Amino acid sequence: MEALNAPRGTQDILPPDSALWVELEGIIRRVARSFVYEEIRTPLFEHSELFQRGVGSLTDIVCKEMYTFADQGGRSLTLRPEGTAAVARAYLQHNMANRGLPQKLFYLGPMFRYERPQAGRFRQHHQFGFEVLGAGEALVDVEVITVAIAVYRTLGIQRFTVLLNSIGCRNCRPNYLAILRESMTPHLDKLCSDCQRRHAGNPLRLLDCKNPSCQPYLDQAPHSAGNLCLDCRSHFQEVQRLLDLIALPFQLEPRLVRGLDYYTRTVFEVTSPDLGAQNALCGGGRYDDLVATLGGSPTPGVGFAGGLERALLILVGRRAMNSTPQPAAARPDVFLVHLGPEAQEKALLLSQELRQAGLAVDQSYDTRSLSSQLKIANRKNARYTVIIGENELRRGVAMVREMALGQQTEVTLTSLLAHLRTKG
RNA sequence: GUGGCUAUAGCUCAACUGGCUAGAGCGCUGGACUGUGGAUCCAGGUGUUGGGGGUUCAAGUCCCCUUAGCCACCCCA
Repeated sequence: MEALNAPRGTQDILPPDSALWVELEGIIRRVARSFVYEEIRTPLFEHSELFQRGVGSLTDIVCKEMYTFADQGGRSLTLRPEGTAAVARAYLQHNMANRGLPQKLFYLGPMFRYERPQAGRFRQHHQFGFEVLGAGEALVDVEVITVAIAVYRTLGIQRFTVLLNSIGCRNCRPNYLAILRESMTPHLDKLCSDCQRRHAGNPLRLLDCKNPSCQPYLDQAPHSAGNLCLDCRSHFQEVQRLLDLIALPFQLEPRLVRGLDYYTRTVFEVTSPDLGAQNALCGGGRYDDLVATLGGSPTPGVGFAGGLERALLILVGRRAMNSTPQPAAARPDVFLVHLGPEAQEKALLLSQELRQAGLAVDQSYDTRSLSSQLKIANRKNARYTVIIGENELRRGVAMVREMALGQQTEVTLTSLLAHLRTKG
Protein backbone atom coordinates (compact mmCIF):
# COMPACT_ATOMS: atom_id res chain seq x y z
CA MET A 1 0.00 0.00 0.00
CA GLU A 2 1.53 3.27 -1.06
CA ALA A 3 1.52 6.09 1.43
CA LEU A 4 -0.67 9.07 0.55
CA ASN A 5 0.58 12.62 0.60
CA ALA A 6 -1.38 15.85 0.47
CA PRO A 7 -2.47 16.53 -3.12
CA ARG A 8 -0.24 18.61 -5.33
CA GLY A 9 -0.33 22.32 -4.59
CA THR A 10 -1.92 21.87 -1.15
CA GLN A 11 -0.20 22.01 2.18
CA ASP A 12 -0.70 21.02 5.77
CA ILE A 13 -0.36 23.86 8.24
CA LEU A 14 1.27 22.29 11.29
CA PRO A 15 2.07 23.68 14.71
CA PRO A 16 3.81 25.92 15.44
CA ASP A 17 3.13 27.53 12.03
CA SER A 18 -0.61 27.27 12.61
CA ALA A 19 -0.22 29.82 15.41
CA LEU A 20 1.17 32.28 12.88
CA TRP A 21 -1.96 31.81 10.77
CA VAL A 22 -4.17 32.51 13.75
CA GLU A 23 -2.17 35.67 14.40
CA LEU A 24 -2.51 36.83 10.79
CA GLU A 25 -6.23 36.10 10.73
CA GLY A 26 -6.57 38.04 13.97
CA ILE A 27 -4.92 41.08 12.43
CA ILE A 28 -7.27 40.95 9.45
CA ARG A 29 -10.27 40.72 11.76
CA ARG A 30 -8.98 43.64 13.80
CA VAL A 31 -8.63 45.80 10.70
CA ALA A 32 -12.13 44.75 9.61
CA ARG A 33 -13.48 45.87 12.96
CA SER A 34 -11.73 49.21 12.78
CA PHE A 35 -13.24 49.90 9.35
CA VAL A 36 -16.55 48.31 10.43
CA TYR A 37 -16.82 45.46 7.93
CA GLU A 38 -18.86 42.39 8.87
CA GLU A 39 -17.78 38.84 8.18
CA ILE A 40 -19.57 36.78 5.55
CA ARG A 41 -19.00 33.06 5.00
CA THR A 42 -20.08 31.48 1.76
CA PRO A 43 -19.81 27.84 0.58
CA LEU A 44 -16.53 26.44 -0.66
CA PHE A 45 -18.33 25.28 -3.80
CA GLU A 46 -20.95 26.97 -5.92
CA HIS A 47 -22.85 26.28 -9.12
CA SER A 48 -20.28 26.42 -11.91
CA GLU A 49 -22.50 28.89 -13.69
CA LEU A 50 -21.89 31.50 -10.99
CA PHE A 51 -18.24 31.76 -11.97
CA GLN A 52 -18.91 31.45 -15.69
CA ARG A 53 -21.31 34.35 -15.56
CA GLY A 54 -19.65 36.35 -12.81
CA VAL A 55 -15.94 36.00 -13.45
CA GLY A 56 -16.32 35.48 -17.20
CA SER A 57 -16.15 32.32 -19.26
CA LEU A 58 -13.26 33.61 -21.36
CA THR A 59 -10.97 34.28 -18.41
CA ASP A 60 -8.06 31.94 -17.66
CA ILE A 61 -9.46 31.32 -14.21
CA VAL A 62 -12.74 29.99 -15.56
CA CYS A 63 -11.68 28.29 -18.74
CA LYS A 64 -8.63 26.44 -17.52
CA GLU A 65 -8.13 26.69 -13.76
CA MET A 66 -11.37 25.57 -12.12
CA TYR A 67 -11.98 22.45 -10.08
CA THR A 68 -15.35 21.55 -11.60
CA PHE A 69 -17.22 18.33 -10.92
CA ALA A 70 -20.67 16.84 -11.21
CA ASP A 71 -22.31 15.85 -7.96
CA GLN A 72 -24.48 12.75 -7.55
CA GLY A 73 -27.52 14.72 -8.62
CA GLY A 74 -25.88 15.72 -11.88
CA ARG A 75 -25.31 19.36 -10.91
CA SER A 76 -22.16 21.03 -12.16
CA LEU A 77 -20.37 22.44 -9.14
CA THR A 78 -17.05 24.26 -8.82
CA LEU A 79 -14.67 24.76 -5.93
CA ARG A 80 -14.58 28.55 -5.59
CA PRO A 81 -11.59 30.08 -7.41
CA GLU A 82 -12.20 33.53 -5.87
CA GLY A 83 -14.54 35.16 -3.39
CA THR A 84 -16.27 38.16 -4.94
CA ALA A 85 -18.79 36.33 -7.14
CA ALA A 86 -20.09 34.34 -4.18
CA VAL A 87 -20.40 37.46 -2.02
CA ALA A 88 -22.40 39.16 -4.76
CA ARG A 89 -24.54 36.02 -5.10
CA ALA A 90 -25.24 35.89 -1.37
CA TYR A 91 -25.99 39.62 -1.28
CA LEU A 92 -28.58 39.10 -3.97
CA GLN A 93 -30.00 35.82 -2.70
CA HIS A 94 -30.62 37.16 0.79
CA ASN A 95 -31.70 40.65 -0.25
CA MET A 96 -28.94 42.05 1.89
CA ALA A 97 -29.72 45.50 0.56
CA ASN A 98 -32.59 45.40 3.06
CA ARG A 99 -30.07 45.64 5.87
CA GLY A 100 -29.24 49.08 4.55
CA LEU A 101 -26.71 50.31 2.05
CA PRO A 102 -23.88 50.03 1.62
CA GLN A 103 -23.12 46.53 2.86
CA LYS A 104 -19.53 46.31 4.03
CA LEU A 105 -18.41 42.69 4.15
CA PHE A 106 -15.21 40.72 4.55
CA TYR A 107 -14.29 37.05 4.21
CA LEU A 108 -11.39 34.76 4.89
CA GLY A 109 -10.84 31.27 3.56
CA PRO A 110 -9.49 28.81 1.02
CA MET A 111 -9.73 29.28 -2.76
CA PHE A 112 -8.98 26.66 -5.40
CA ARG A 113 -7.31 26.98 -8.77
CA TYR A 114 -5.81 24.25 -10.91
CA GLU A 115 -2.43 25.82 -11.63
CA ARG A 116 1.15 24.67 -11.66
CA PRO A 117 2.50 25.35 -8.15
CA GLN A 118 5.28 27.88 -7.78
CA ALA A 119 6.65 30.36 -5.27
CA GLY A 120 3.60 32.00 -3.67
CA ARG A 121 1.18 29.98 -5.81
CA PHE A 122 -0.82 26.95 -4.75
CA ARG A 123 -3.84 24.95 -5.85
CA GLN A 124 -5.48 25.57 -2.52
CA HIS A 125 -4.55 28.95 -1.19
CA HIS A 126 -6.18 31.33 1.25
CA GLN A 127 -7.54 34.77 0.58
CA PHE A 128 -8.98 37.53 2.69
CA GLY A 129 -11.27 39.94 0.92
CA PHE A 130 -13.21 43.11 1.59
CA GLU A 131 -16.26 44.10 -0.45
CA VAL A 132 -18.59 47.11 -0.40
CA LEU A 133 -21.92 46.63 -2.18
CA GLY A 134 -24.34 49.40 -2.92
CA ALA A 135 -22.03 52.41 -3.02
CA GLY A 136 -20.50 53.85 -6.17
CA GLU A 137 -18.58 56.81 -4.80
CA ALA A 138 -14.87 57.25 -5.39
CA LEU A 139 -14.54 57.66 -1.65
CA VAL A 140 -15.39 53.98 -1.27
CA ASP A 141 -12.75 52.90 -3.79
CA VAL A 142 -10.26 54.81 -1.69
CA GLU A 143 -11.48 53.29 1.57
CA VAL A 144 -11.08 49.80 0.18
CA ILE A 145 -7.52 50.53 -0.93
CA THR A 146 -6.87 51.98 2.51
CA VAL A 147 -8.11 48.79 4.15
CA ALA A 148 -5.60 46.75 2.17
CA ILE A 149 -2.78 49.07 3.14
CA ALA A 150 -3.89 49.00 6.78
CA VAL A 151 -3.57 45.22 6.81
CA TYR A 152 -0.05 45.30 5.38
CA ARG A 153 1.06 48.17 7.61
CA THR A 154 -0.26 46.38 10.69
CA LEU A 155 1.73 43.34 9.63
CA GLY A 156 4.79 45.54 9.47
CA ILE A 157 5.22 45.09 5.73
CA GLN A 158 6.88 48.30 4.55
CA ARG A 159 7.92 47.65 0.97
CA PHE A 160 4.96 47.64 -1.40
CA THR A 161 3.60 49.53 -4.39
CA VAL A 162 0.01 50.46 -5.12
CA LEU A 163 -0.71 50.17 -8.85
CA LEU A 164 -3.79 51.96 -10.14
CA ASN A 165 -5.73 52.17 -13.38
CA SER A 166 -9.24 52.70 -14.71
CA ILE A 167 -10.70 50.46 -17.38
CA GLY A 168 -13.95 52.35 -17.92
CA CYS A 169 -17.54 51.26 -17.78
CA ARG A 170 -20.04 49.53 -20.04
CA ASN A 171 -20.68 52.83 -21.81
CA CYS A 172 -17.15 53.86 -22.67
CA ARG A 173 -15.32 50.57 -22.81
CA PRO A 174 -16.73 49.28 -26.11
CA ASN A 175 -15.53 52.44 -27.76
CA TYR A 176 -12.10 52.07 -26.20
CA LEU A 177 -11.86 48.41 -27.18
CA ALA A 178 -12.62 49.34 -30.77
CA ILE A 179 -9.84 51.94 -30.71
CA LEU A 180 -7.46 49.48 -29.08
CA ARG A 181 -8.27 46.73 -31.55
CA GLU A 182 -7.91 49.06 -34.48
CA SER A 183 -4.55 50.33 -33.25
CA MET A 184 -3.17 46.81 -33.14
CA THR A 185 -4.66 45.56 -36.40
CA PRO A 186 -1.70 46.74 -38.52
CA HIS A 187 0.71 44.77 -36.27
CA LEU A 188 -1.46 41.70 -35.90
CA ASP A 189 0.88 39.41 -37.85
CA LYS A 190 3.79 40.37 -35.57
CA LEU A 191 1.99 39.70 -32.28
CA CYS A 192 2.17 36.36 -30.46
CA SER A 193 -0.54 33.77 -30.94
CA ASP A 194 -2.09 34.58 -27.57
CA CYS A 195 -2.35 38.21 -28.54
CA GLN A 196 -3.92 37.32 -31.87
CA ARG A 197 -6.55 35.34 -30.04
CA ARG A 198 -7.11 38.18 -27.55
CA HIS A 199 -7.33 40.70 -30.37
CA ALA A 200 -10.38 38.89 -31.63
CA GLY A 201 -12.04 37.84 -28.36
CA ASN A 202 -10.90 39.98 -25.43
CA PRO A 203 -8.76 42.90 -26.63
CA LEU A 204 -8.36 44.35 -23.13
CA ARG A 205 -6.17 41.40 -22.21
CA LEU A 206 -3.74 42.39 -24.96
CA LEU A 207 -2.33 44.89 -22.48
CA ASP A 208 -1.60 42.06 -20.10
CA CYS A 209 0.79 40.27 -22.48
CA LYS A 210 4.36 39.95 -21.22
CA ASN A 211 5.80 38.46 -24.37
CA PRO A 212 8.87 40.64 -25.13
CA SER A 213 8.29 40.62 -28.87
CA CYS A 214 4.83 42.13 -28.41
CA GLN A 215 5.96 44.94 -26.11
CA PRO A 216 7.04 47.48 -28.74
CA TYR A 217 3.54 47.42 -30.23
CA LEU A 218 1.63 47.23 -26.97
CA ASP A 219 3.64 50.11 -25.52
CA GLN A 220 2.14 52.34 -28.21
CA ALA A 221 -1.38 51.10 -27.59
CA PRO A 222 -3.90 53.72 -26.50
CA HIS A 223 -4.60 53.71 -22.75
CA SER A 224 -8.00 52.96 -21.32
CA ALA A 225 -7.62 55.81 -18.85
CA GLY A 226 -7.21 58.19 -21.78
CA ASN A 227 -10.44 57.06 -23.39
CA LEU A 228 -12.92 57.25 -20.53
CA CYS A 229 -16.36 58.78 -20.66
CA LEU A 230 -16.93 61.94 -18.64
CA ASP A 231 -18.33 60.14 -15.61
CA CYS A 232 -15.53 57.57 -15.52
CA ARG A 233 -12.91 60.26 -15.97
CA SER A 234 -14.16 62.36 -13.09
CA HIS A 235 -14.51 59.23 -10.93
CA PHE A 236 -10.92 58.26 -11.65
CA GLN A 237 -9.70 61.78 -10.96
CA GLU A 238 -11.58 61.84 -7.68
CA VAL A 239 -9.99 58.54 -6.62
CA GLN A 240 -6.56 59.98 -7.31
CA ARG A 241 -7.35 63.26 -5.59
CA LEU A 242 -8.49 61.47 -2.43
CA LEU A 243 -5.46 59.18 -2.42
CA ASP A 244 -3.29 62.30 -2.63
CA LEU A 245 -5.30 63.87 0.16
CA ILE A 246 -4.49 61.00 2.54
CA ALA A 247 -0.92 60.94 1.23
CA LEU A 248 -1.11 57.36 0.03
CA PRO A 249 1.45 56.97 -2.76
CA PHE A 250 0.28 55.13 -5.88
CA GLN A 251 1.59 54.49 -9.33
CA LEU A 252 -0.59 54.81 -12.42
CA GLU A 253 -0.25 51.63 -14.42
CA PRO A 254 -1.96 51.99 -17.83
CA ARG A 255 -1.40 48.31 -18.63
CA LEU A 256 -3.07 47.01 -15.47
CA VAL A 257 -6.30 45.30 -16.56
CA ARG A 258 -6.78 42.28 -14.22
CA GLY A 259 -7.88 38.83 -15.26
CA LEU A 260 -11.49 38.87 -14.13
CA ASP A 261 -14.18 40.21 -16.43
CA TYR A 262 -16.40 41.81 -13.79
CA TYR A 263 -14.21 44.85 -13.19
CA THR A 264 -15.28 48.34 -14.19
CA ARG A 265 -13.60 51.68 -13.65
CA THR A 266 -11.03 51.45 -10.84
CA VAL A 267 -8.65 48.51 -10.77
CA PHE A 268 -5.66 48.21 -8.45
CA GLU A 269 -3.01 45.85 -7.22
CA VAL A 270 -0.57 46.02 -4.34
CA THR A 271 2.74 44.38 -5.21
CA SER A 272 5.81 43.64 -3.17
CA PRO A 273 9.41 43.38 -4.34
CA ASP A 274 9.97 40.75 -1.64
CA LEU A 275 7.76 38.16 -3.28
CA GLY A 276 9.34 36.71 -6.42
CA ALA A 277 7.59 36.29 -9.74
CA GLN A 278 4.11 36.11 -8.22
CA ASN A 279 4.45 39.55 -6.70
CA ALA A 280 0.83 40.59 -6.10
CA LEU A 281 -0.05 40.87 -2.43
CA CYS A 282 -3.63 41.72 -3.27
CA GLY A 283 -5.76 42.97 -6.14
CA GLY A 284 -9.18 44.35 -6.69
CA GLY A 285 -11.33 47.06 -8.10
CA ARG A 286 -14.82 48.22 -8.85
CA TYR A 287 -17.45 45.87 -10.28
CA ASP A 288 -20.56 47.95 -10.92
CA ASP A 289 -22.20 45.41 -13.27
CA LEU A 290 -21.60 42.19 -11.34
CA VAL A 291 -24.80 42.07 -9.31
CA ALA A 292 -26.87 42.86 -12.41
CA THR A 293 -25.02 40.17 -14.37
CA LEU A 294 -26.11 37.69 -11.72
CA GLY A 295 -29.74 38.74 -12.13
CA GLY A 296 -30.08 41.49 -9.54
CA SER A 297 -30.91 45.13 -9.94
CA PRO A 298 -27.96 47.34 -10.86
CA THR A 299 -25.79 47.62 -7.73
CA PRO A 300 -22.34 49.17 -7.62
CA GLY A 301 -19.60 47.31 -5.83
CA VAL A 302 -15.91 47.58 -5.07
CA GLY A 303 -13.48 45.35 -3.23
CA PHE A 304 -10.23 43.43 -3.22
CA ALA A 305 -8.75 40.11 -2.19
CA GLY A 306 -5.30 39.37 -0.82
CA GLY A 307 -3.36 36.16 -0.44
CA LEU A 308 -2.59 34.94 3.08
CA GLU A 309 0.30 32.73 1.94
CA ARG A 310 1.96 35.68 0.25
CA ALA A 311 1.58 37.96 3.24
CA LEU A 312 3.01 35.17 5.38
CA LEU A 313 5.89 34.65 2.96
CA ILE A 314 7.03 38.21 3.62
CA LEU A 315 6.32 38.01 7.33
CA VAL A 316 8.38 34.88 7.97
CA GLY A 317 11.15 36.15 5.74
CA ARG A 318 11.32 39.36 7.73
CA ARG A 319 11.16 37.54 11.06
CA ALA A 320 13.94 35.22 10.02
CA MET A 321 16.09 38.25 9.23
CA ASN A 322 15.34 39.89 12.57
CA SER A 323 15.59 36.45 14.20
CA THR A 324 12.19 37.10 15.78
CA PRO A 325 11.17 34.00 17.66
CA GLN A 326 8.33 31.87 16.39
CA PRO A 327 5.10 32.40 18.29
CA ALA A 328 5.34 30.25 21.39
CA ALA A 329 3.67 26.88 21.23
CA ALA A 330 0.60 26.34 23.36
CA ARG A 331 1.99 26.54 26.88
CA PRO A 332 0.42 25.03 29.98
CA ASP A 333 0.12 27.15 33.09
CA VAL A 334 0.04 23.95 35.07
CA PHE A 335 1.24 20.43 34.35
CA LEU A 336 -0.09 17.76 36.68
CA VAL A 337 2.23 14.93 37.64
CA HIS A 338 0.80 12.02 39.56
CA LEU A 339 2.23 8.89 41.16
CA GLY A 340 -0.09 5.99 41.80
CA PRO A 341 -3.70 5.24 40.85
CA GLU A 342 -5.29 7.33 43.59
CA ALA A 343 -3.13 10.33 42.76
CA GLN A 344 -4.10 9.89 39.10
CA GLU A 345 -7.77 10.19 40.04
CA LYS A 346 -7.06 13.22 42.19
CA ALA A 347 -5.18 14.81 39.29
CA LEU A 348 -8.16 14.27 37.00
CA LEU A 349 -10.44 16.02 39.50
CA LEU A 350 -7.95 18.83 40.07
CA SER A 351 -7.51 19.44 36.35
CA GLN A 352 -11.26 20.03 36.03
CA GLU A 353 -11.24 22.49 38.89
CA LEU A 354 -8.20 24.43 37.67
CA ARG A 355 -9.49 24.66 34.09
CA GLN A 356 -12.82 25.87 35.43
CA ALA A 357 -10.83 28.69 37.01
CA GLY A 358 -9.37 29.61 33.64
CA LEU A 359 -5.93 28.00 33.83
CA ALA A 360 -4.40 26.06 30.93
CA VAL A 361 -3.89 22.64 32.45
CA ASP A 362 -2.08 19.69 30.92
CA GLN A 363 -1.26 16.42 32.56
CA SER A 364 0.62 13.21 32.29
CA TYR A 365 -1.49 10.34 31.00
CA ASP A 366 0.53 7.30 31.94
CA THR A 367 2.16 6.11 35.15
CA ARG A 368 5.77 6.63 34.28
CA SER A 369 8.43 7.65 36.71
CA LEU A 370 8.39 11.08 38.28
CA SER A 371 11.55 11.86 36.36
CA SER A 372 10.06 11.18 32.96
CA GLN A 373 6.82 12.98 33.81
CA LEU A 374 8.87 16.03 34.73
CA LYS A 375 10.69 15.74 31.44
CA ILE A 376 7.38 16.04 29.67
CA ALA A 377 6.44 19.07 31.78
CA ASN A 378 9.76 20.60 30.84
CA ARG A 379 9.39 19.94 27.13
CA LYS A 380 5.93 21.48 27.19
CA ASN A 381 7.41 24.51 28.88
CA ALA A 382 4.93 24.44 31.77
CA ARG A 383 5.08 27.35 34.20
CA TYR A 384 4.19 25.20 37.17
CA THR A 385 4.24 21.49 37.76
CA VAL A 386 1.92 20.20 40.45
CA ILE A 387 3.17 16.91 41.85
CA ILE A 388 0.74 14.63 43.61
CA GLY A 389 2.30 11.50 45.07
CA GLU A 390 0.88 9.07 47.55
CA ASN A 391 2.63 10.81 50.43
CA GLU A 392 1.14 14.16 49.46
CA LEU A 393 -2.28 12.65 48.91
CA ARG A 394 -2.36 11.18 52.41
CA ARG A 395 -1.54 14.56 53.87
CA GLY A 396 -3.90 16.50 51.59
CA VAL A 397 -1.10 18.53 49.98
CA ALA A 398 0.71 18.85 46.65
CA MET A 399 4.16 20.01 45.62
CA VAL A 400 4.04 23.09 43.38
CA ARG A 401 7.22 23.38 41.35
CA GLU A 402 8.02 26.63 39.60
CA MET A 403 9.86 25.29 36.59
CA ALA A 404 11.89 28.33 35.60
CA LEU A 405 13.36 28.65 39.12
CA GLY A 406 13.51 24.98 40.00
CA GLN A 407 11.93 25.79 43.35
CA GLN A 408 9.01 24.01 44.85
CA THR A 409 6.73 24.58 47.78
CA GLU A 410 4.23 22.41 49.55
CA VAL A 411 0.65 23.66 49.29
CA THR A 412 -2.54 22.19 50.71
CA LEU A 413 -4.92 20.92 48.04
CA THR A 414 -7.64 23.27 49.26
CA SER A 415 -5.44 26.33 48.77
CA LEU A 416 -3.83 25.14 45.51
CA LEU A 417 -5.94 27.28 43.22
CA ALA A 418 -5.49 30.40 45.32
CA HIS A 419 -1.75 29.76 45.46
CA LEU A 420 -1.43 29.40 41.67
CA ARG A 421 -3.50 32.51 41.17
CA THR A 422 -1.42 34.74 43.41
CA LYS A 423 1.63 33.58 41.49
CA GLY A 424 -0.15 34.84 38.36
C1' G B 1 -0.36 23.34 -20.28
C1' U B 2 5.47 24.39 -21.37
C1' G B 3 10.59 24.57 -19.59
C1' G B 4 14.93 24.25 -15.94
C1' C B 5 16.78 22.18 -11.30
C1' U B 6 16.05 18.61 -7.46
C1' A B 7 14.51 13.95 -4.54
C1' U B 8 19.19 9.64 0.90
C1' A B 9 16.34 8.74 8.62
C1' G B 10 11.16 13.13 11.60
C1' C B 11 14.77 17.65 10.27
C1' U B 12 19.73 19.37 8.15
C1' C B 13 23.16 16.84 5.37
C1' A B 14 27.45 12.75 4.20
C1' A B 15 28.75 8.28 1.11
C1' C B 16 36.12 8.84 -4.02
C1' U B 17 35.77 8.27 -11.12
C1' G B 18 29.46 2.52 -9.98
C1' G B 19 32.32 -1.64 -5.18
C1' C B 20 31.85 -4.36 1.50
C1' U B 21 26.30 -4.44 6.34
C1' A B 22 24.17 3.60 3.41
C1' G B 23 26.62 7.20 7.94
C1' A B 24 26.71 11.94 11.18
C1' G B 25 24.52 15.98 13.88
C1' C B 26 19.90 17.57 15.79
C1' G B 27 15.31 15.69 17.45
C1' C B 28 12.57 11.61 19.54
C1' U B 29 12.12 7.13 23.20
C1' G B 30 14.21 4.58 27.29
C1' G B 31 18.01 4.02 31.02
C1' A B 32 22.02 5.61 34.53
C1' C B 33 18.50 8.55 38.68
C1' U B 34 12.91 2.29 41.81
C1' G B 35 9.95 10.42 44.19
C1' U B 36 12.37 15.45 41.00
C1' G B 37 13.06 18.42 34.46
C1' G B 38 17.04 21.31 31.73
C1' A B 39 23.55 19.30 31.90
C1' U B 40 26.33 14.65 31.05
C1' C B 41 26.92 9.58 29.60
C1' C B 42 24.82 4.97 27.54
C1' A B 43 21.30 2.36 24.50
C1' G B 44 17.56 2.46 20.61
C1' G B 45 17.20 3.04 12.79
C1' U B 46 12.98 -3.54 8.85
C1' G B 47 15.78 4.43 5.75
C1' U B 48 11.32 -0.21 0.44
C1' U B 49 18.11 5.95 -1.00
C1' G B 50 10.26 9.15 -3.89
C1' G B 51 8.01 4.94 -7.19
C1' G B 52 8.69 1.62 -11.59
C1' G B 53 11.78 -0.40 -15.30
C1' G B 54 16.67 -0.94 -17.68
C1' U B 55 22.33 -1.36 -18.18
C1' U B 56 26.11 -4.03 -15.12
C1' C B 57 29.48 -9.36 -11.86
C1' A B 58 27.85 -5.08 -8.82
C1' A B 59 23.42 0.90 -8.86
C1' G B 60 22.10 5.82 -3.68
C1' U B 61 25.62 6.76 -7.86
C1' C B 62 24.56 5.58 -15.10
C1' C B 63 19.93 5.51 -18.65
C1' C B 64 14.45 5.73 -19.47
C1' C B 65 9.51 6.43 -17.54
C1' U B 66 6.60 8.26 -13.57
C1' U B 67 5.29 11.03 -9.12
C1' A B 68 6.36 15.03 -6.01
C1' G B 69 9.03 19.54 -4.54
C1' C B 70 11.44 24.09 -5.93
C1' C B 71 11.99 27.94 -9.68
C1' A B 72 10.41 30.36 -14.19
C1' C B 73 6.71 31.00 -18.38
C1' C B 74 1.45 31.65 -18.43
C1' C B 75 -1.91 33.77 -15.09
C1' C B 76 -2.81 35.66 -10.55
C1' A B 77 -3.66 36.00 -4.49
